[in-house]
Amino acid sequence: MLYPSPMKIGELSKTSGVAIDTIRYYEKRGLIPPPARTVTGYRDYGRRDLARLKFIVQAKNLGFTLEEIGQLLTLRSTHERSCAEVRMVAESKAAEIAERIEQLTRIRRTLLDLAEQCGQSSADDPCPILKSMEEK
Amino acid sequence: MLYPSPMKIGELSKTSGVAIDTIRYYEKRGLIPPPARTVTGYRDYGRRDLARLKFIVQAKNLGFTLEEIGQLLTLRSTHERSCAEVRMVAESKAAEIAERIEQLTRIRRTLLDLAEQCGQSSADDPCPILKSMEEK
DNA sequence: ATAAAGCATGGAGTATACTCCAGGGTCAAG
DNA sequence: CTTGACCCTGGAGTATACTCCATGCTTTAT
Repeated sequence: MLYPSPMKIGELSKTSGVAIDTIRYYEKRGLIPPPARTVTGYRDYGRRDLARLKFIVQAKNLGFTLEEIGQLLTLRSTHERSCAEVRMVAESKAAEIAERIEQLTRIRRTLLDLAEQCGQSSADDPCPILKSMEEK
Repeated sequence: MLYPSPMKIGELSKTSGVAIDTIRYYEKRGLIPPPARTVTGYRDYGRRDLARLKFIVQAKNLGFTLEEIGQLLTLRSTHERSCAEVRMVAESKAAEIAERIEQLTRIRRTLLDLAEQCGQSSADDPCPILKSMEEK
Protein backbone atom coordinates (compact mmCIF):
# COMPACT_ATOMS: atom_id res chain seq x y z
CA MET A 1 0.00 0.00 0.00
CA LEU A 2 1.12 3.45 -0.84
CA TYR A 3 1.02 6.22 1.70
CA PRO A 4 1.22 9.38 -0.39
CA SER A 5 3.43 12.16 0.84
CA PRO A 6 1.53 15.10 2.25
CA MET A 7 0.39 17.53 -0.44
CA LYS A 8 0.54 21.02 0.95
CA ILE A 9 -1.65 23.83 -0.26
CA GLY A 10 0.96 25.22 -2.63
CA GLU A 11 1.21 21.99 -4.53
CA LEU A 12 -2.54 21.55 -4.65
CA SER A 13 -2.77 25.07 -5.97
CA LYS A 14 -0.29 24.32 -8.75
CA THR A 15 -1.77 21.02 -9.81
CA SER A 16 -5.32 22.35 -9.73
CA GLY A 17 -4.71 25.81 -11.09
CA VAL A 18 -6.69 27.30 -8.22
CA ALA A 19 -5.04 30.07 -6.21
CA ILE A 20 -4.06 29.34 -2.63
CA ASP A 21 -6.31 32.01 -1.25
CA THR A 22 -9.17 30.68 -3.28
CA ILE A 23 -8.66 27.18 -1.90
CA ARG A 24 -8.81 28.52 1.62
CA TYR A 25 -11.86 30.52 0.65
CA TYR A 26 -13.60 27.40 -0.62
CA GLU A 27 -12.82 25.72 2.64
CA LYS A 28 -14.42 28.57 4.55
CA ARG A 29 -17.45 28.34 2.29
CA GLY A 30 -17.68 24.64 2.98
CA LEU A 31 -17.05 23.58 -0.61
CA ILE A 32 -14.08 21.46 0.32
CA PRO A 33 -13.79 19.70 3.66
CA PRO A 34 -11.22 20.96 6.18
CA PRO A 35 -8.16 18.88 5.29
CA ALA A 36 -5.94 16.96 7.68
CA ARG A 37 -3.11 18.96 9.16
CA THR A 38 0.56 18.20 9.55
CA VAL A 39 1.98 18.33 13.06
CA THR A 40 2.83 21.95 12.58
CA GLY A 41 -0.56 22.95 11.28
CA TYR A 42 -0.04 22.86 7.52
CA ARG A 43 -3.00 21.75 5.44
CA ASP A 44 -2.45 18.28 4.02
CA TYR A 45 -4.49 17.32 0.96
CA GLY A 46 -5.19 14.10 -0.92
CA ARG A 47 -6.35 13.10 -4.39
CA ARG A 48 -9.98 13.56 -3.50
CA ASP A 49 -9.41 17.21 -2.81
CA LEU A 50 -7.81 17.67 -6.19
CA ALA A 51 -10.79 16.05 -7.93
CA ARG A 52 -13.20 18.14 -5.96
CA LEU A 53 -11.37 21.31 -6.80
CA LYS A 54 -11.35 20.48 -10.50
CA PHE A 55 -15.04 19.82 -10.37
CA ILE A 56 -15.68 23.16 -8.72
CA VAL A 57 -13.71 24.98 -11.39
CA GLN A 58 -15.60 23.27 -14.19
CA ALA A 59 -18.99 23.84 -12.64
CA LYS A 60 -18.14 27.48 -12.12
CA ASN A 61 -17.25 27.91 -15.77
CA LEU A 62 -20.58 26.36 -16.62
CA GLY A 63 -22.38 29.10 -14.77
CA PHE A 64 -23.17 27.46 -11.45
CA THR A 65 -22.79 29.62 -8.38
CA LEU A 66 -20.71 28.38 -5.46
CA GLU A 67 -23.99 27.91 -3.65
CA GLU A 68 -25.28 25.58 -6.35
CA ILE A 69 -21.98 23.77 -6.58
CA GLY A 70 -22.18 23.12 -2.88
CA GLN A 71 -25.57 21.55 -3.41
CA LEU A 72 -24.28 19.35 -6.19
CA LEU A 73 -21.37 18.24 -4.06
CA THR A 74 -23.46 17.31 -1.07
CA LEU A 75 -25.99 15.41 -3.11
CA ARG A 76 -24.51 12.14 -1.93
CA SER A 77 -25.75 10.68 1.30
CA THR A 78 -26.23 13.47 3.74
CA HIS A 79 -27.21 10.83 6.33
CA GLU A 80 -30.43 12.58 7.29
CA ARG A 81 -31.41 12.95 3.67
CA SER A 82 -33.68 10.30 2.34
CA CYS A 83 -32.78 8.45 -0.79
CA ALA A 84 -35.94 9.53 -2.54
CA GLU A 85 -35.06 13.10 -1.81
CA VAL A 86 -31.58 12.78 -3.24
CA ARG A 87 -33.13 11.23 -6.28
CA MET A 88 -35.56 14.06 -6.80
CA VAL A 89 -32.92 16.72 -6.45
CA ALA A 90 -30.57 14.89 -8.77
CA GLU A 91 -33.24 14.50 -11.41
CA SER A 92 -34.34 18.09 -11.25
CA LYS A 93 -30.75 19.29 -11.50
CA ALA A 94 -30.27 17.00 -14.47
CA ALA A 95 -33.29 18.51 -16.18
CA GLU A 96 -31.96 21.99 -15.51
CA ILE A 97 -28.69 21.03 -17.07
CA ALA A 98 -30.42 19.53 -20.10
CA GLU A 99 -32.07 22.90 -20.63
CA ARG A 100 -28.70 24.63 -20.52
CA ILE A 101 -27.29 22.19 -22.98
CA GLU A 102 -30.08 22.98 -25.40
CA GLN A 103 -29.51 26.68 -25.12
CA LEU A 104 -25.79 26.26 -25.64
CA THR A 105 -26.47 24.10 -28.64
CA ARG A 106 -28.64 26.80 -30.19
CA ILE A 107 -26.03 29.46 -29.65
CA ARG A 108 -23.34 27.22 -31.05
CA ARG A 109 -25.43 26.39 -34.11
CA THR A 110 -25.90 30.08 -34.73
CA LEU A 111 -22.21 30.79 -34.42
CA LEU A 112 -21.39 28.07 -36.89
CA ASP A 113 -23.98 29.39 -39.31
CA LEU A 114 -22.50 32.81 -38.92
CA ALA A 115 -19.03 31.49 -39.61
CA GLU A 116 -20.32 29.82 -42.72
CA GLN A 117 -22.05 32.93 -43.99
CA CYS A 118 -18.80 34.78 -43.49
CA GLY A 119 -17.29 32.41 -45.97
CA GLN A 120 -19.34 33.89 -48.79
CA SER A 121 -21.52 36.86 -47.92
CA SER A 122 -20.42 40.07 -46.31
CA ALA A 123 -22.20 39.47 -43.02
CA ASP A 124 -23.55 42.97 -42.92
CA ASP A 125 -27.06 41.94 -42.00
CA PRO A 126 -28.48 42.17 -38.50
CA CYS A 127 -26.78 39.90 -35.99
CA PRO A 128 -27.81 36.32 -36.75
CA ILE A 129 -27.48 35.39 -33.11
CA LEU A 130 -30.36 37.68 -32.34
CA LYS A 131 -32.38 36.69 -35.36
CA SER A 132 -32.48 33.16 -34.00
CA MET A 133 -33.92 34.40 -30.75
CA GLU A 134 -36.65 36.63 -32.12
CA GLU A 135 -38.57 33.63 -33.34
CA LYS A 136 -38.93 32.08 -29.93
CA MET B 1 -47.62 48.37 -42.14
CA LEU B 2 -47.75 48.46 -38.41
CA TYR B 3 -46.07 51.20 -36.45
CA PRO B 4 -45.78 49.75 -32.98
CA SER B 5 -46.56 51.96 -30.05
CA PRO B 6 -43.54 53.06 -28.08
CA MET B 7 -42.46 50.49 -25.52
CA LYS B 8 -41.16 52.24 -22.48
CA ILE B 9 -38.61 50.78 -20.11
CA GLY B 10 -41.19 49.54 -17.64
CA GLU B 11 -42.93 47.44 -20.23
CA LEU B 12 -39.66 46.09 -21.59
CA SER B 13 -38.73 45.20 -18.05
CA LYS B 14 -41.95 43.27 -17.54
CA THR B 15 -41.89 41.41 -20.82
CA SER B 16 -38.22 40.54 -20.51
CA GLY B 17 -38.08 39.86 -16.81
CA VAL B 18 -35.04 42.13 -16.50
CA ALA B 19 -35.15 44.88 -13.88
CA ILE B 20 -35.36 48.47 -15.06
CA ASP B 21 -32.10 49.40 -13.41
CA THR B 22 -30.43 46.42 -14.98
CA ILE B 23 -31.62 47.45 -18.44
CA ARG B 24 -30.12 50.89 -17.95
CA TYR B 25 -26.98 49.26 -16.63
CA TYR B 26 -26.69 47.13 -19.76
CA GLU B 27 -27.06 50.26 -21.83
CA LYS B 28 -24.21 51.90 -19.94
CA ARG B 29 -22.12 48.78 -20.48
CA GLY B 30 -22.87 48.91 -24.17
CA LEU B 31 -24.70 45.60 -24.26
CA ILE B 32 -27.82 47.14 -25.69
CA PRO B 33 -27.76 50.18 -27.97
CA PRO B 34 -29.06 53.49 -26.63
CA PRO B 35 -32.72 53.36 -27.63
CA ALA B 36 -34.70 56.06 -29.39
CA ARG B 37 -36.27 58.61 -27.08
CA THR B 38 -39.76 60.02 -26.95
CA VAL B 39 -40.10 63.79 -27.22
CA THR B 40 -39.92 64.06 -23.46
CA GLY B 41 -36.85 61.90 -23.13
CA TYR B 42 -38.33 58.52 -22.27
CA ARG B 43 -36.51 55.48 -23.64
CA ASP B 44 -38.46 53.88 -26.46
CA TYR B 45 -37.71 50.25 -27.27
CA GLY B 46 -38.57 47.87 -30.08
CA ARG B 47 -38.73 44.12 -30.60
CA ARG B 48 -35.03 43.87 -31.29
CA ASP B 49 -34.25 45.16 -27.86
CA LEU B 50 -36.45 42.52 -26.29
CA ALA B 51 -34.71 39.75 -28.21
CA ARG B 52 -31.33 41.12 -27.30
CA LEU B 53 -32.24 41.28 -23.65
CA LYS B 54 -33.48 37.71 -23.66
CA PHE B 55 -30.28 36.60 -25.27
CA ILE B 56 -28.23 38.35 -22.63
CA VAL B 57 -30.18 36.66 -19.85
CA GLN B 58 -29.72 33.23 -21.35
CA ALA B 59 -26.05 33.69 -22.03
CA LYS B 60 -25.53 34.90 -18.50
CA ASN B 61 -27.17 31.79 -17.09
CA LEU B 62 -24.84 29.77 -19.24
CA GLY B 63 -21.85 31.28 -17.51
CA PHE B 64 -20.77 33.95 -19.97
CA THR B 65 -19.64 37.23 -18.47
CA LEU B 66 -21.16 40.47 -19.69
CA GLU B 67 -17.85 41.10 -21.37
CA GLU B 68 -18.10 37.87 -23.36
CA ILE B 69 -21.74 38.46 -24.16
CA GLY B 70 -20.78 41.81 -25.57
CA GLN B 71 -18.30 40.07 -27.84
CA LEU B 72 -20.90 37.58 -29.00
CA LEU B 73 -23.35 40.37 -29.73
CA THR B 74 -20.92 42.42 -31.77
CA LEU B 75 -19.74 39.47 -33.79
CA ARG B 76 -21.70 40.68 -36.76
CA SER B 77 -20.03 43.05 -39.12
CA THR B 78 -18.28 45.69 -37.09
CA HIS B 79 -17.49 47.51 -40.33
CA GLU B 80 -13.75 47.60 -39.72
CA ARG B 81 -13.74 43.92 -38.91
CA SER B 82 -12.88 41.63 -41.74
CA CYS B 83 -15.10 38.75 -42.61
CA ALA B 84 -12.34 36.23 -42.06
CA GLU B 85 -11.84 37.63 -38.62
CA VAL B 86 -15.50 37.31 -37.72
CA ARG B 87 -15.37 33.77 -38.95
CA MET B 88 -12.41 32.86 -36.81
CA VAL B 89 -13.89 34.35 -33.68
CA ALA B 90 -17.22 32.66 -34.32
CA GLU B 91 -15.59 29.31 -34.83
CA SER B 92 -13.43 29.55 -31.76
CA LYS B 93 -16.41 30.58 -29.64
CA ALA B 94 -18.34 27.66 -31.07
CA ALA B 95 -15.56 25.27 -30.08
CA GLU B 96 -15.51 26.74 -26.60
CA ILE B 97 -19.22 26.17 -26.31
CA ALA B 98 -18.90 22.61 -27.54
CA GLU B 99 -16.47 21.99 -24.70
CA ARG B 100 -18.97 23.35 -22.22
CA ILE B 101 -21.67 21.17 -23.63
CA GLU B 102 -19.51 18.11 -23.11
CA GLN B 103 -18.82 19.01 -19.53
CA LEU B 104 -22.47 19.62 -18.85
CA THR B 105 -23.31 16.31 -20.45
CA ARG B 106 -20.88 14.52 -18.16
CA ILE B 107 -22.29 16.15 -15.07
CA ARG B 108 -25.82 15.40 -16.19
CA ARG B 109 -24.97 11.75 -16.90
CA THR B 110 -23.56 11.47 -13.39
CA LEU B 111 -26.63 13.01 -11.82
CA LEU B 112 -28.88 10.61 -13.66
CA ASP B 113 -26.73 7.67 -12.60
CA LEU B 114 -26.92 8.91 -9.06
CA ALA B 115 -30.68 9.19 -9.26
CA GLU B 116 -30.85 5.65 -10.52
CA GLN B 117 -28.63 4.28 -7.78
CA CYS B 118 -30.88 5.99 -5.30
CA GLY B 119 -33.64 3.84 -6.60
CA GLN B 120 -32.05 0.74 -5.15
CA SER B 121 -28.88 1.26 -3.10
CA SER B 122 -28.47 3.51 -0.10
CA ALA B 123 -26.20 5.99 -1.85
CA ASP B 124 -23.82 6.09 1.08
CA ASP B 125 -20.71 5.70 -1.03
CA PRO B 126 -18.40 8.55 -1.94
CA CYS B 127 -20.01 11.19 -4.15
CA PRO B 128 -20.41 9.75 -7.65
CA ILE B 129 -20.03 13.18 -9.16
CA LEU B 130 -16.49 13.26 -7.92
CA LYS B 131 -15.74 9.67 -8.76
CA SER B 132 -16.38 10.49 -12.39
CA MET B 133 -13.82 13.27 -12.26
CA GLU B 134 -11.00 11.42 -10.59
CA GLU B 135 -10.46 9.31 -13.65
CA LYS B 136 -9.71 12.24 -15.91
C1' DA C 1 -55.65 70.32 -11.27
C1' DT C 2 -53.65 67.34 -8.31
C1' DA C 3 -52.21 62.82 -6.71
C1' DA C 4 -50.14 58.46 -8.00
C1' DA C 5 -47.38 56.02 -11.08
C1' DG C 6 -43.71 56.08 -14.34
C1' DC C 7 -39.31 57.73 -16.18
C1' DA C 8 -34.72 60.40 -16.04
C1' DT C 9 -29.88 61.14 -14.16
C1' DG C 10 -26.00 60.62 -11.17
C1' DG C 11 -24.10 58.44 -7.66
C1' DA C 12 -23.92 55.46 -3.57
C1' DG C 13 -24.61 50.79 -1.70
C1' DT C 14 -24.73 45.47 -1.92
C1' DA C 15 -23.71 40.46 -2.97
C1' DT C 16 -20.66 37.20 -4.74
C1' DA C 17 -16.29 35.53 -5.37
C1' DC C 18 -12.29 36.30 -4.91
C1' DT C 19 -7.50 38.70 -3.83
C1' DC C 20 -4.25 40.84 -1.04
C1' DC C 21 -1.94 42.25 3.08
C1' DA C 22 0.07 42.18 8.08
C1' DG C 23 2.16 39.75 11.41
C1' DG C 24 4.11 35.58 12.56
C1' DG C 25 5.53 30.54 12.68
C1' DT C 26 8.08 26.37 9.61
C1' DC C 27 11.45 24.25 6.82
C1' DA C 28 15.29 23.13 3.48
C1' DA C 29 19.65 24.78 1.84
C1' DG C 30 24.18 26.63 2.37
C1' DC D 1 21.91 29.60 12.11
C1' DT D 2 20.33 32.65 8.92
C1' DT D 3 18.02 33.49 4.49
C1' DG D 4 14.33 32.56 1.40
C1' DA D 5 10.38 30.06 0.28
C1' DC D 6 6.25 28.29 2.16
C1' DC D 7 2.42 28.16 5.43
C1' DC D 8 -0.82 30.07 9.16
C1' DT D 9 -4.92 33.39 10.64
C1' DG D 10 -7.80 37.32 10.46
C1' DG D 11 -9.28 40.95 8.15
C1' DA D 12 -9.32 44.52 4.58
C1' DG D 13 -9.66 45.53 -0.38
C1' DT D 14 -11.26 44.65 -5.35
C1' DA D 15 -14.01 43.34 -9.61
C1' DT D 16 -18.27 42.24 -11.52
C1' DA D 17 -22.96 42.82 -11.82
C1' DC D 18 -26.28 44.59 -10.15
C1' DT D 19 -29.60 47.40 -6.86
C1' DC D 20 -31.12 51.30 -4.54
C1' DC D 21 -31.64 56.11 -3.50
C1' DA D 22 -32.48 61.38 -4.11
C1' DT D 23 -34.22 64.68 -6.82
C1' DG D 24 -37.06 66.10 -10.35
C1' DC D 25 -39.85 66.04 -14.75
C1' DT D 26 -44.04 63.43 -17.37
C1' DT D 27 -48.18 60.98 -17.86
C1' DT D 28 -52.55 59.07 -16.34
C1' DA D 29 -56.54 58.79 -13.71
C1' DT D 30 -60.03 61.07 -10.80
